[in-house]
Amino acid sequence: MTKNKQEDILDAALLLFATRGFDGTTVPMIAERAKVGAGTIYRYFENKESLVNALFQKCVMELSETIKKDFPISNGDIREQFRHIFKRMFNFAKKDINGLLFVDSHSGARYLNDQSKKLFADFLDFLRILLENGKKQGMICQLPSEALISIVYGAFVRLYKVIQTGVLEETPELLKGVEECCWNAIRVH
Amino acid sequence: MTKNKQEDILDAALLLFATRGFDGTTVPMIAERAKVGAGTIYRYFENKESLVNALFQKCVMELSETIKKDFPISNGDIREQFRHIFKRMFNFAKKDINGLLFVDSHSGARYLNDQSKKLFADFLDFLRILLENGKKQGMICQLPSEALISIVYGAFVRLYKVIQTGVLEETPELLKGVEECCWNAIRVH
Amino acid sequence: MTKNKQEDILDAALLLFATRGFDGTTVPMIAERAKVGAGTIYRYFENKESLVNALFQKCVMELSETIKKDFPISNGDIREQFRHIFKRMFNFAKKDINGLLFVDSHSGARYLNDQSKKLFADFLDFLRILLENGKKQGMICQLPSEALISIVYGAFVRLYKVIQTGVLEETPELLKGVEECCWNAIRVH
Amino acid sequence: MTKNKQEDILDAALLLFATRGFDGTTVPMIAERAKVGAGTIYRYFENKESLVNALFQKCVMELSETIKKDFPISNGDIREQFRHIFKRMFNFAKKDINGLLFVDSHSGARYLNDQSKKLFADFLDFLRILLENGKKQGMICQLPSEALISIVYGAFVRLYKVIQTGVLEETPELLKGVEECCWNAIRVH
DNA sequence: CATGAATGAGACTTCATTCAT
DNA sequence: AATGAATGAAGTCTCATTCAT
Repeated sequence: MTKNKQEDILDAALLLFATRGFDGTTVPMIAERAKVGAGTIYRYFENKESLVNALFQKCVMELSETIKKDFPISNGDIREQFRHIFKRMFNFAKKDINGLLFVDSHSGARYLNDQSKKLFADFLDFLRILLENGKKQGMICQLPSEALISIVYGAFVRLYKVIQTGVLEETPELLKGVEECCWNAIRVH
Repeated sequence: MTKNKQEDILDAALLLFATRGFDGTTVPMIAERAKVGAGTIYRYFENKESLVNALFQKCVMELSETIKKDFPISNGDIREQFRHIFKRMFNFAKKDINGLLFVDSHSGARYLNDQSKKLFADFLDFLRILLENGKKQGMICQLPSEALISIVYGAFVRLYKVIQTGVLEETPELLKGVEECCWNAIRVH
Repeated sequence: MTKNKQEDILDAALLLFATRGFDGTTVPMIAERAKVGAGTIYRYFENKESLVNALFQKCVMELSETIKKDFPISNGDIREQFRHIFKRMFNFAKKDINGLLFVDSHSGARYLNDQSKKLFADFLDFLRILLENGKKQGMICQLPSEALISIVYGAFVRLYKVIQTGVLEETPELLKGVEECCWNAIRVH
Repeated sequence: MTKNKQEDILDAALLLFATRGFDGTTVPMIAERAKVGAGTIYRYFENKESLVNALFQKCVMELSETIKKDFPISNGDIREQFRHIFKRMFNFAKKDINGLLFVDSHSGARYLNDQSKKLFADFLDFLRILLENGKKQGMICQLPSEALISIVYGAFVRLYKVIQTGVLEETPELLKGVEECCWNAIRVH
């Protein structure tokens, strides 16, 4: 027996939404993978949209917490902060690659509710503030923070999409190299 | 009157697939936007999958041609080649933002046929060969080319996703800055 | 605390069946209103059809008993008998309006079993015999008893449907007037 | 081939709603009886509720027109008017017994929209005004018109319910007798 | 006994696809 | 060649019923 059905449903939905997308995933598919009856899903979630929103919020919160835990905010060394974020992102991706890809591919979706959108916006805000700080310190290049986030976040997610396909192997060297590349992308030269 | 119905259908499908995804787009939606009868779509495409594949191939070819046209291959100056690619990508994105986003969001989809996959792989190969060259010249950092492509391509597409939402404005300064960032990401320091 | 669960279930079902009909009422609805678990209903009734039949029979028997109690059968004065029936019907309607409406709206339903049908037919038979008697006495007009019953019963039930909606107020004068109308409808002139 | 599909659907729905009720009738049932695909119903009606409302309005309008056509309004002879109404009601019942029973059994239903309710209320209003007139003339007994309508309409509909079951045969004598009974019910004595 | 979580059959509805016009 | 009415398979969701607790 597994922990509980709600978790099973969320796990199954995560894998399917990440790989097939929301519209490409049917409720019976989720039920089958979660090993529950189709009707059971509706005991835990009002409808399919509720489910995707609950899942999205869960993933964003986990991602956010993963990064914020023990965040080196005090000293304000931007390089160290960047390294921290990347390390945690790697951890998150290793532990929950589907969570990462799901959040990425669904972050602008039309069926997300306001709460979901807000939660994701807050997450981006956290990153933005860091970058603003770094720009003030003269460490980060003077482009709009949204652009800088796009560059780093986009690069990171795409890398894991490729890793996921098996074309690329995730090794410590690779990750270290990528971290450096991304840092080089946004730092002042 | 517009050019011809096949074009109208492809245009309508492109916009819808780019914004709602393949599974979130219905054939009647496409027909309505293309201002043709639903049945007409089946005179030009065998089915919905045929349509998405035709469209994908069209977009990838246009993207590929956009980049390859007048490509500075002779001298082999990697920096100039990189600048060329970026410039053309910017042009492509400006002219056909939906084409860019569609290709990106559908490039690993389960309903793409072998030809579609091959065409996209060829496009990536072209980029890979350039990077391999650059690495040999000692200009590009020694990471797997797949990783480097992910970084640059991922950064680029994500930037345009954000521009598309209106959060960020596309200005010459921004584009120039981003180009530099991406170059800094992958060059040897 | 209420009397007992079976009663609670029957009460809840009566209200719901009377207002929403059998097919428009779900078992969970009944359970919620009866303040019991949905499963509990199945300890007292084999299934939803059993429940509606039990309830129908209960209501018909109560209606029948209400009328038959102290029925002035001996003297055979048809006018007095008619007055008796109407008075008791008024009482029944006042005490259990839902019982009246439920029986009326479900009396020909496809899910009633033979026992339910028989019980209701017996009730109508009782009325028919009275009318036959009255016709022999030359007091009641010479139409088929089924027609006469339809007229009086139909008029009566419809009146209470309207009262139920609040359009009409139930006053002694109204009831007396209606009784007279119904008597005038079927008596010989 | 039959006239057209929308008519076929309405006809099938009428029979089924009249005999099984709205909640006891499934859309596939209607489709089968109308000899159309289930999806076809949704080309003509937005959903099941739209269908029942369209049908209700159609039936009420037909009933209303049947009565109002050539209505002897000028002379104001209430007895003649009453006879006219009954005659037309008989005609309507003969031509479209299901229409009559459907309207009756669904006239207070929770899924009727405002337009449906209004149309039915207007129909009752027409009858009410006639009775008010008759009361002023001293021909009709002094009870609330709503009560008088209930008596006559209730009697009438119930009669046809019984005729429908086959227990009673519809003969000119019966109808004439019933008309007289109903008139006696509400006239001044 | 009583419960309510769990289920799957079946409800309503959508949509890719066909075909007569 | 073009259409859009028609279809039925399949999607989302509900609910009568069961059963472990």
